[in-house]
Amino acid sequence: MRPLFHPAIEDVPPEAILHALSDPRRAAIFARITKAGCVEACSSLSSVGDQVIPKSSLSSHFKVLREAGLIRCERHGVEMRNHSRCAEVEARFPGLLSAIMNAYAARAS
Amino acid sequence: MRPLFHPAIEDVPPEAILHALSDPRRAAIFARITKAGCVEACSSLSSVGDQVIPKSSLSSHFKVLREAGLIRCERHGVEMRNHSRCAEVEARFPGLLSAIMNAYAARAS
DNA sequence: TCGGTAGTTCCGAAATCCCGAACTATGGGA
DNA sequence: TCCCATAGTTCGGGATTTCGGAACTACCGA
Repeated sequence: MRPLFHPAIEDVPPEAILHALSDPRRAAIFARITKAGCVEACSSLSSVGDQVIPKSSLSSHFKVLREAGLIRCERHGVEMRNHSRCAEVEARFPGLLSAIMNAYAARAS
Repeated sequence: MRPLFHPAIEDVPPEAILHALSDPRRAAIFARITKAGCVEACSSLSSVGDQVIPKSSLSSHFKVLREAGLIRCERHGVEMRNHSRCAEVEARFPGLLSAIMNAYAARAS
């Protein structure tokens, strides 16, 4: 399989990031990847909270996050490893990601 | 005309704010209202940048911003005054709005 | 080579967005 | 009071986006 497309962080417009994280399930997926540093396999997070996500939907969520410059995906054998690009995003848009993730965390409580 | 519906800021979920501001035109409208403190009339910002926005679209953009708790709209005579609720949003989701507006400002440069 | 697991693509249904046209609301004359 | 002009909302339909099941591809181990 060809290497997946990842935009340079300078090419990512702010609206792409906001759009990607304006879906609570995508935001939850991103939070798990960021917290874990690296999540192996989509299937390991095939459910968010108590909600099951069909794998075709999951695949498109990963694509949105990837194209928004939020994660980097590499195939390792049969499974995928997803890394958060939060350091790059932080460098380009300081404070953005932490504010968004804090906002979601605030609602949860 | 009945007073418009404005949600309590505690009832606004973070995804509503992110969704509202994930459209660059809405973000630009919100930026102008926030900067000006109070913008009179939708028609005074019927164009964003060099882009003309039809008034039906403008009306729905205002509705989205209003229902996301970002602005407060009051009719004064025949025209509308729009106030930013950024202080309330800041109290609930600290740093969120400034990070988002900075992100858009960073792209513009 | 075969079988199983991991993800992607395809495609039709559902939801959402967009904007012109018609409508409603308000205030200012005459 | 009636009529007009201005400001904004609602309606309707076409275009775009999202969703998810089914079929497909990629990779590994046996």
